[in-house]
Amino acid sequence: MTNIQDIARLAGVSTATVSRVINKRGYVSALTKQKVLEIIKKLDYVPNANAISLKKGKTRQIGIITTLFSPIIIQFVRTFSLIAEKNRFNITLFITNGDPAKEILALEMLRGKQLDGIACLIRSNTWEVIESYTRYGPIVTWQRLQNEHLPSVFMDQFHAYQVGLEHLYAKGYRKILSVYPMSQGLNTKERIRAYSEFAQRYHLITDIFPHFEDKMLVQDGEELATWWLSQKYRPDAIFCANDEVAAGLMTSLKRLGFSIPGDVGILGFDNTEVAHLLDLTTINYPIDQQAENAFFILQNKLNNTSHLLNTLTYKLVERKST
Amino acid sequence: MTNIQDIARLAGVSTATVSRVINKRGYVSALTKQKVLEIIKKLDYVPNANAISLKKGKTRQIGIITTLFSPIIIQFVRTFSLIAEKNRFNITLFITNGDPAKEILALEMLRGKQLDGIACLIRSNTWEVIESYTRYGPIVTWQRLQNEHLPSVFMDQFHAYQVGLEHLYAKGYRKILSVYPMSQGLNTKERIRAYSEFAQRYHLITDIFPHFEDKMLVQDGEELATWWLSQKYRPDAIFCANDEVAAGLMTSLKRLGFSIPGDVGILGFDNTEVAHLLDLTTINYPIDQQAENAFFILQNKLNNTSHLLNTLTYKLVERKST
DNA sequence: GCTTGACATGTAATGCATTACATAAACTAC
DNA sequence: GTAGTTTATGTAATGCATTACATGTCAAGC
Repeated sequence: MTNIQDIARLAGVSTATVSRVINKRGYVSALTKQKVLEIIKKLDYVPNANAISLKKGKTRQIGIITTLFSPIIIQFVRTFSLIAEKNRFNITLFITNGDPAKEILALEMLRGKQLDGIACLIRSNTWEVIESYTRYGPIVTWQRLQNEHLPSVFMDQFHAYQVGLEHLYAKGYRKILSVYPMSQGLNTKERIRAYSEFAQRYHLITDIFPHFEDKMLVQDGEELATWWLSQKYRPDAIFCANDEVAAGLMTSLKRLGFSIPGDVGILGFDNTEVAHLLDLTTINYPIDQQAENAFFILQNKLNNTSHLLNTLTYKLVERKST
Repeated sequence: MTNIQDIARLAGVSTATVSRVINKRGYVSALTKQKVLEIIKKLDYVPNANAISLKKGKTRQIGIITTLFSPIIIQFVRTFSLIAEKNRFNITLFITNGDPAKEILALEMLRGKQLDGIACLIRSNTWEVIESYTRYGPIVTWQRLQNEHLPSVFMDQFHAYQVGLEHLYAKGYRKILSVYPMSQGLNTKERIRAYSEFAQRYHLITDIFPHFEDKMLVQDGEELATWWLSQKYRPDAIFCANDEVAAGLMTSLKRLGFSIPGDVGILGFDNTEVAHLLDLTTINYPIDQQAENAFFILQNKLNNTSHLLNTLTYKLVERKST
């Protein structure tokens, strides 16, 4: 392979000059520049990226620890990649699928200087373990409360859930079933808190319906429809963990001949594509802004800049299911 | 940062010995080994990945040029990542979204030795341009016919489409509408060929219905439902470009009160999750096997091995929509 | 005529790990 | 006791680009 030495020799200059030409830094005469570029072209030369990374101690490579599981997380990856590429960073993808060892492998690459930073969307190890890697490079997380050492683009869903519940109340629903996502997630905790606060405020009874957690898939929604059908005393509105659950529930009930929102109101969460498609009322989750913020946080730490973050707001998107 | 020299100095040995300990190669006495490992642990040392890559001329990094657009392509990425990680390769993701410049950037990284190989799932540049990069490292493609220099895991869909059509014929359908994906794709061409061969064989008239191409989304299926409804002379079966189109079509028609397959038979393609969910008859697309093959092809070229490829077969998956 | 600054280019150290080759001790075998 | 083998470790070149520092030319300004 041709290297910078070859170019320097053939152009009759030093490697420093070649480097100056390539990186457009410092003084180079027009004539020299032209000659160097000519030789570069003739020999089809490209600088070896590994040598540059070694010298600079930077790779312009950012890792994403994730799954490619739910639409919302895929959208995060998409937007994050887009903004990273715009800033000349590449993305290394770690689909860990809950394997702690794979996650460690990714974190070790930060230690081994193969990554400049990491966006950790899901995790299998404890936060303490992940936090311990922050001394090797910036790590930004999702789905976690703000923390001094481990920044996060997480957003408290307490208020968003209140907005949703208020909307249902305003529409006249009083027998509201709330369905929650991951049982151990912070989201679930905050949503439960919002619900009980809401129930208390309006003097609603909360324990008439079973407690549904870990509902995140279309299929979960379909099962929910079966449950709903089997009940004598039915909720008049269901606040679903996300749009996928809402979609499964909605299409199943419609298939059975029920009308939405006539027979039961359905409220989604996230505002993913399926909500648009099915005309589902939902809460917009500002995932693109979060993905951008995640990148900005890494970039700020990397360059010691302070690019302003997007302000995040949840917004009710009223469509036709409530 | 501590490097191998520091370890060597503190352990009172040469860097060669430290390297031997780390890589478990060559002879090292038990005592020396223990001492070196001790120092490594004490100083929290990890080898610099960039130095290794520079020396070896390999990065164990494979690029995927893709979108994260359709379920089938996401599944490819998922499976490919899985098998790559199992073989200690990392994935660099290039979401090019049809931008030729971004694609070139990825290909240039192969040239700059930052990638050991590339899986090109979609492309924006001509095949010639992509092929010209094969001299810098192995590239495997999707959606292309086999070619000497540019291997592909593409699979001729002519036969698969025949199987689908035969199935519809056997079920008694005679007025079959065929809906095609990307207008310029090879798939579309082969499917059209299969359809006209089929029509000729059974003496069916082919030009009663309009020619639908570029139909790939749920929304396309929904629009198809509107079209179907508006027709006096309707097809009795629709062979959709993929499961997403079929899903959109099917749910729309059911919503309008039609029964599937009572009023119209629907046949999907790909056998993605939505087909399972909606009980859609479809053709299984062996995407996981293709993803594995893509990796095996790269690996074989990289190591000069000849890992056997999966044999690929399409299979009709009969469910309840035909 | 001398100083100063802009322009141009080169020298050589640096980042870090790998490995071919060399050296040498210890052991085996006849 | 000598030749051959196994074990153990070191030396130094190698992969490649960057950059601080040094050197030198030329023109402008007083």
